[in-house]
Parts: sequence; C-alpha cells; structure tokens
Amino acid sequence: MHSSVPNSMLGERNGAPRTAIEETVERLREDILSGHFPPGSKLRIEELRKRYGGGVSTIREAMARLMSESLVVSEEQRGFRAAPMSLRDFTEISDMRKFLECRALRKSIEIGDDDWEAQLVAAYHKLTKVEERLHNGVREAGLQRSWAQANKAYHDALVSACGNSWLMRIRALLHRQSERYLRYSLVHSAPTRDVHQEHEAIYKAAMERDADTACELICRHIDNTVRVIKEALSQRLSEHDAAADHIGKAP
Amino acid sequence: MHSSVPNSMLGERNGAPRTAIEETVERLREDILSGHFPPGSKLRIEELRKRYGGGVSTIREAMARLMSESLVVSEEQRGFRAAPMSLRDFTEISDMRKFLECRALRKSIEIGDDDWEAQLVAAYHKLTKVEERLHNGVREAGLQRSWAQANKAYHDALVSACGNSWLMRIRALLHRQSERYLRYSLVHSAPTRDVHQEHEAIYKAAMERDADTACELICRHIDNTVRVIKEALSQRLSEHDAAADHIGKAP
DNA sequence: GAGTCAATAAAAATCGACATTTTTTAGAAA
DNA sequence: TTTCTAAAAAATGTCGATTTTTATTGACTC
Repeated sequence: MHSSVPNSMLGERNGAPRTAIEETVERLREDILSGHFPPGSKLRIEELRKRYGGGVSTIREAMARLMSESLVVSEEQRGFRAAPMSLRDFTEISDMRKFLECRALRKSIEIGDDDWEAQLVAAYHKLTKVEERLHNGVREAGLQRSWAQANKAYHDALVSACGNSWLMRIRALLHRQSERYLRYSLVHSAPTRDVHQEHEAIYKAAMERDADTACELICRHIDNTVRVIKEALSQRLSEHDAAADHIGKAP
Repeated sequence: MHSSVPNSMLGERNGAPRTAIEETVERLREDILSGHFPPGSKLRIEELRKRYGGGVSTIREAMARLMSESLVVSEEQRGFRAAPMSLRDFTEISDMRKFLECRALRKSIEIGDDDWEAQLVAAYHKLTKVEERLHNGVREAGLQRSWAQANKAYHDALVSACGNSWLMRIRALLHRQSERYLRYSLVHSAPTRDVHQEHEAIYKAAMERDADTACELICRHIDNTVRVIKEALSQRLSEHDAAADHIGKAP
C-alpha cells in the first residue's frame, strides 16, 4: 500500500476495495465503461501502470479479472484490449436479456414470498422518489447516478426470488454489458420518455402475480430502451464511419 | 519456456498452449475438473508452483482466469479455492441448461441453412460411429474421451445456427460446469442407457424442422442425464455425510 | 515500387525477492 | 481447563528487473 497506515486500522470501509488489485479492477472497469478507453483500444501495461500505480502483476491480474466480465479481451503474446462493441453485439445482448429477465420474473412471481414483496415495495418506493425529482426537473448533483442505482435495485428486486443464482449471475453480467452501451450512446435514458409509467405497470402486474402481463411489459420496457440506445448509437456511429460494423478506434 | 527451442519455431501446434499461463490454466482446469483438487479445497500458491512450475504471478494469473469459469473462487487476502459443489448448484445449472438449450435449438431450427444441416449431418454421423462401437462393447483406448468429444460436437452443431454468440458462450460455460458434476459423480454416462436413441430422435426432429418436438426431446435428454448423475452423486455424498449440502472437504 | 530480410525498438510474459496480512502456536492469566 | 494475548510461522499480495516475443524500421533485392 502507498499509505503508511495499514488498511486493517482504517476499519472496514464499506464496499471499498481492500487490495490493490480490487482497486485497480474498479478503476479500470469504470474507465472502460465510461469510454475513457474506447472499445477495441489497446491497454498497454506501462500506460496503465502510470495511470493507476502499482506493479505489473497487479495490472495484469486486474485485467484477467475483467476478462471474466468480457470488458477486456486478450490475444496471446499480444496483450489486452478493451472489448470491442458493435450494434450486432448489442442486439444479441438485448435479446438474451429479454429472454432471461422474463424467465426470472416469471419464477419470482411464482415463488416469491412476503419478503420478496416487501423488498419490491421498498425498491419501488425509492425509485419512485428519484423519478419524481427527475420528472420535476430538479437539478441535483449525482441525481443521474442515484437513478441508475435505484433503477438497478428495482429490477434486481423484481427477480430476486427467482431461486437460481446462475440466472442471477448471468443476468447481472449482461446488465453490465448493456450499461456500457447505454453510457457509450451518451443517452441519459431516464428523462427521454416516461419510464416511470412503465415501472409502475410492471410493479402492479408483479404484485398482482400476473406473470404473463409482467413479462409482456418488461419485454416492451427493454425494447423501448434498446430502441433509444440504438438510435443514438447509429447516429454516433455515422459521425465516424457509417459502414463500420464495430465501434471505436483500434490504434 | 523450459525447452531451449522458442515456441515460434515449432510452428503453430494446433490448440497447444503457447504461454506458460495458458498451459497452467489448462492443467489446473483439468485437475479441478478431475477432482484432484476437491471442491472447496484450498489452492496454495507454493503447492501449485511445485506442481506446475513457474513463478508466483503465472500461477496467480491462471487462477484469475479460472475464476471467470467459476472453477476457482477467491476471498480477499485469503487466497483461492476450488469452487464448491452442491446438489442445489447442480440443479440450478441443469435448469439453466435446459432453458438455454431449448432457446438455442429453436432458433437454430428456425434460421439454420444448408451449411447448418451439413454440419449437423457430419457431427451426427461421427457420434453414431462412436456410439455403435460403445454399444458393441469395443474395448478401445480413449473411447470414452472420443465419445465425450463427439457428443459435445453433436450438441454444439445442433445449436450452432442460433445466431447469438452470447447464448453460445453462456451455454458453453454451463456445459463445462455440468461436466464437472458428471465427472465427479464417476458416472460414465454413455453406456448407462440407450443414449443413441435419444440423439437419433433429436437429430430427426431437427432435420424435419420440428422445433417443438426437438425441444421436448432435448429437455428430456438433459433430464435423463441429470437423474443419473444426481443418483450417483447423492450416493457418493451419503458415503461421507448424508446431511451435507455442499460437497468435498474444506481443510 | 513491391517484397524480403535483418537490426532495432517496443511490448508482453515471466520470475523471485520483499511487504503485508492471516493463521497457528505458545505462554500467561483467569 | 479455559480464555485471552503475543510472538512466530505460513500464506497471500505487491513489486520492478529480466527474459522472451512481437512490431517497426530501413537497407537491400528483384
């Protein structure tokens, strides 16, 4: 560590990374998600070392871990790159998400108990509060971030009773991928349409245990988001190279 | 490398690992899959270093990569372990597999072209040959391995036209997990029932583009395998501790 | 000018020493 | 005996020097 005070004396900083690797993973992930390292761009060890500090192996292991999230790809003896992006890839991700989200939601509605309902009520309430402020045009620092968080929590709560940890894990993986496209498209999706109405409808269907309606609604919900992102994305694409299938520059 | 001849001069040895990390990954993966390192057991760096050779970072990075396959898990500052196994986990994996396999098969049948059919015919033919020999009780070195390979190739061919690389990737991930349970259960599933008949039925339904039947059959196919494995697994479990939920020893 | 090859520069992969944290052991106090 | 504390041991995490591989440059041939 760089500090002279050992970590263990700082107490358990909630959620904060404890090892250099974890910290590097988080910073690098954010830098890829935010587009600081464009899709397909080379990730040189020395460059990252200067940026994040730490030794070679620390950087290397951080990248190995991000490979499991498919945010980093590697070619043998040829180093690492930020994972490429493409409209096709985004389509595939979204298809999978619709598919898995429906499955998980259906199961949750089927077997969810009072605990599940309680959690859902709470998450929906929080999301509503944030979306109200967004809708009223409140200018507040980090509101966008709060919304993203509340939105994720709400959708997680919806499916949290599905009873299959693999389903949850894979769902989370795809959500993160999707979020990358959202951020790359520069769309701040919340204000662009009345998302809250969609959330409300799904919430009601779930609480009424109407699985068919809930699935139908959530598919439409994802479709709507996808449409907005794709529009922004192909626009951003055409600024550079309309014919290009993949996104970003590969120096 | 240990050899004095650089790898590049050996030509592209097909599929052989080119870096020390890759080699370590493959050997460690095999050792976990085969049960040499039991589920939940500690993976000490020094021990692995003696077993596979190489430096600390090499071993470390290999483990980081196997974390992405969920064959290795880590706790911060507390090293690595072989991923735990449990009946519950196996159930979840199998549910997901049925679900995804159906989806992929349906799509393949829907949009698969002549190429797809040709590949499928070829894979089915190979599998048939191997299963004939198995059925006739031919004693041949590596026949079991050949069957596993042909079986995988056949199932891959079935869904190869599904048009979604994420679906294929996740399917492969779950297949590998499933294989771990198969091997741990010590079941050599091929001879235990007339698997070929099932393969034939699925093959015919797929070629006739009868998606509903094909999906129905493949679900039953997976169910049958799961039943056999679970039986053997709970038997093996009861040898140690009938009440245990998770499998293996955690020293 | 296109292509080949060798020398050089750049980058990636590998290694073991060192620092930090966790676990074990031993001894003292209750 | 049990419980707590402190020192010792073991294991993990971190680092930059060294080795190996790939990419680049430029002279040379056809």
